[in-house]
Amino acid sequence: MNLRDLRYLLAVAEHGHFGRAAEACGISQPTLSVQVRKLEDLLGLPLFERTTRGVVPTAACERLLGHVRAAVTEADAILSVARGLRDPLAGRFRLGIIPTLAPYLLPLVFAPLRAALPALEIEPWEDQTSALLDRLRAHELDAALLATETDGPDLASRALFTEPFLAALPPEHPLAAREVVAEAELSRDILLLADGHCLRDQALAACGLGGALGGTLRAASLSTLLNMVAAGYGTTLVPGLAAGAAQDAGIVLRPLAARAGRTVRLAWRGSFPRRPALDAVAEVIATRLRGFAEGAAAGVV
Amino acid sequence: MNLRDLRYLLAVAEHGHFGRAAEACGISQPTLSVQVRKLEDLLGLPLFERTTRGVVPTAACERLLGHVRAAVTEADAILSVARGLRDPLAGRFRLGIIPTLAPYLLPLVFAPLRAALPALEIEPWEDQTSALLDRLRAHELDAALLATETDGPDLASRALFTEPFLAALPPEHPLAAREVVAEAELSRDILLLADGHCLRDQALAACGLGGALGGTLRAASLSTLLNMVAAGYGTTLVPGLAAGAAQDAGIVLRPLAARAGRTVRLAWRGSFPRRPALDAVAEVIATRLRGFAEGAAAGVV
DNA sequence: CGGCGCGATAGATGTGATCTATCGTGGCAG
DNA sequence: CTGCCACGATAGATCACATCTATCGCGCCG
Repeated sequence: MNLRDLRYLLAVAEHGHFGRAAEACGISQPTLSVQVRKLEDLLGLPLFERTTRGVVPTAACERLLGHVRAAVTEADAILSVARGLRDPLAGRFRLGIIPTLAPYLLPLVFAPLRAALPALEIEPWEDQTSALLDRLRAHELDAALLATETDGPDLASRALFTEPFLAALPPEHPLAAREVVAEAELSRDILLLADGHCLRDQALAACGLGGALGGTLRAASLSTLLNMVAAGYGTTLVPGLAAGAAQDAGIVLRPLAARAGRTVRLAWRGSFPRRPALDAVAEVIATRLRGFAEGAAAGVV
Repeated sequence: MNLRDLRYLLAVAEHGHFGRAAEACGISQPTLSVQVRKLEDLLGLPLFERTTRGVVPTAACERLLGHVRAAVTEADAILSVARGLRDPLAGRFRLGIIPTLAPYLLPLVFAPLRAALPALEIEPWEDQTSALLDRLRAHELDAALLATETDGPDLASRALFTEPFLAALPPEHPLAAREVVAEAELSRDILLLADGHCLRDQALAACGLGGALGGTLRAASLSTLLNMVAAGYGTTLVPGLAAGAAQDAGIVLRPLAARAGRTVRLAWRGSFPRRPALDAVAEVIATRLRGFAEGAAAGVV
């Protein structure tokens, strides 16, 4: 059974006249006659009583018309709803963000994203890199903001901006007197995040530390870590976007000699079909953060 | 858009795998790929995200699936309901009957019709011949029981049985003493039905009367007419099936010399599609009334 | 690094929807 | 009452398209 034939049936029932119904359907009268006849054969019952003056729906046809209208209406609804869903820059967009980025990046880009992509309903999801990648591969996220390269050929990514790391020091710390701090100098009393945070590994690498050094503290969040530093328990590396929060906590920030930093990327499944949404989101964020690296590396905030 | 393609869509969404979905649909995998692709082109949005491990419905697809299922369900409902309506010996059957036949024939044939055609819901409609023919032509009746030939090539009919007319006499009437009454002898004091009743014209014809003779009485119903005869106001012709009612009213019945009578026919539109129902109804009535004419003509009841 | 599984693509094929032309018939008007 | 008109059915040609088999491209996994 074909939706087209059902539309023909409705037209004939409505007009009571094969010729006019055919015209309404944009087909010839013989075609309509044949198709209606086939539908009658398929259903196993006569749908119309033919006379020379026109046609009248049979009682059986009347009983079927409700379902026929319902089917055609649903089909039209599919087209209609699809038209509304067609815009790739509209609809839900589930965006993963790592915890060391979310609290500092989201406030910056939320307004520009809303302005540039008003129909895109961005749903942020905060988690560590590996969890975000799992969710991305499980189609539970549409994209993710990461500070690492992506592995595997199923994922693609695009660099959005680079943020420099800064030395975070208690005000009374000896290094706080310097204009610039060398990365390796921090390694003596550096405090780190818990396992799983990419920032932990990046900080270790920047300072030339390989193993499980850096004390026993495993801060669950960057916010906690900053409070520990402010309280004088040690030093750390903070990403540039968190500079404001660090200063608010009473921490002294200094640029790093080797200008260590990290590049924030938008990652997605290569097969994700709403490519325009990816490009648009990436573009908005990159534009908002353009020139951020220089400013942050130079003088803090 | 095609219902077939919608079923394909549902299969792919359900299996998450083109190969297995194709198998479930009884088609090859390439065919399924092509058709789903066409549907995506038609709707203007991607429905599945393809990977090497299988496919996952997009968010837009999920939003559409409800309507798709509804459309397919309605289409199945059409087939299902049609299957139930397929039996031509089931459903409403609107049967017109002339007033001089209905009260006497219906009680005889109702039980046999119910027994032979239990699924046929017969709706009797009592009116005069011309009104029945109008309703028949207007598709407001499916068939009609008449005592006349049908005119026009759009109508067809079949004779069911013949009922003889009987002379209806008050007990004290001179003719009541006879064994047999000649039709013409009734013309002196014959009472007739109102215009429009075919029995009126047939009685006039049987008695050899052409014009508007037979007194000024125009009885609205045969029942009234019989009561008038019983009260001694005159004579009349009654159709055989009404013999019992006439005798109950205290009327004397006598066979007619020329054996005048009328043939009861089932009439229908030639284009009426439920031919088997017509044949079945006609057959039941004809069988029930088989041999009736002889008995009635011979000795009354 | 080679085989395997999955979806996409290409080209051939057959069904079926559609068209134009024509027929048969009942209704209607001169 | 008879010829014309309107309407649906039918026939045959044509073209679109659904479907098939064969094959490709590509991740994945041992």
